Amino acid sequence: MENRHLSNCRKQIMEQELIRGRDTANQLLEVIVNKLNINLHHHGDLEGLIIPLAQDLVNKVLRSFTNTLFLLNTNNDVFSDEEVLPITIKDLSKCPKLEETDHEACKTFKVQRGCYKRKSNAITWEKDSSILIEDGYEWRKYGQKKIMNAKYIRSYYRCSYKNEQDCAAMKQVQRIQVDPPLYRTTYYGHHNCKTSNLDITSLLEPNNTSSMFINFNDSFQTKEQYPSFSSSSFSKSTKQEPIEVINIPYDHIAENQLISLDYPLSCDYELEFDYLRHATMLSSTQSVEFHDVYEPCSLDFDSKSCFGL
DNA sequence: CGAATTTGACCTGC
DNA sequence: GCAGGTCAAATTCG
Repeated sequence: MENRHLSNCRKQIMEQELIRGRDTANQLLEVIVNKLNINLHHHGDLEGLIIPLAQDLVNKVLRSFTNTLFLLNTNNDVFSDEEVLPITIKDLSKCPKLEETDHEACKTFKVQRGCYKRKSNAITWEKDSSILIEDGYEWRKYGQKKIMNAKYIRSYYRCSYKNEQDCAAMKQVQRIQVDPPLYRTTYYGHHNCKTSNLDITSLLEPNNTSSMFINFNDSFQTKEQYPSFSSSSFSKSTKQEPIEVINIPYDHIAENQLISLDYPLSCDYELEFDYLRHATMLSSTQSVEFHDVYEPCSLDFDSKSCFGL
């Protein structure tokens, strides 16, 4: 009875998170589209207003995804006291606001002076991908280890803001396969830091040639594959992190949620992509993919005709 | 030269 | 006792 109530509540929270993520993504799209419209017709500089707003919206989208993924990967409805959770949702019946409740639980990971304490096995979530996941946070590598019966070493990362903001988020990355490359990223804890390295300036900057794309697929590219690639926008990311992308795994996106046909897509877009292989724009029923575009290029297209409207 | 990464030693939990 | 996780000095990078 109680468990059923908690399940319903979890479902409700996940639904709210997804809706919030969708709405925020739509707001972001509107900001970007309006920015493009403005650039097409005016030359005024509104970036001082638009960029902080867009950055905030991107952070909210990422947070929604993270919260939902956490709930998806936590099967238990009732949490033991020993279990270290990134979010205090023992009392799910109260349906707490996820983003406001994670700080204390994360402190469980805190290393005490003189004798460090190992974290418990409370995996927040785990993800296999063809390259390392760029998740919008800054990570600092603090160790690596050869693991028994594993072919490749495991790398240990903690949030770059561990000391500054007492953020206890950590992740482990282990290569599990070479061909095709496959990495397993395991996240522990939850970010309570306020800072994200996600800099969407390059996305909003019409003449910016830095490479950044929003990837809705699971096929990522590594920096090594494009050695001439460079970007200053993400210079604070860990050196071992791959190409600077917003990787939003396709399987984590519900249909109909990113771009609805109600959006003002009638304008002509001028998009610039560097080393873009896959740029997928989702409509409610269709997608457009650009494959194997290796050179920096400018794509001039009418979105309606692209979508067959 | 400061910041980030590497690496070997040390510590903890099983 | 061992495997895995963390620390911190050394090294590398930008």
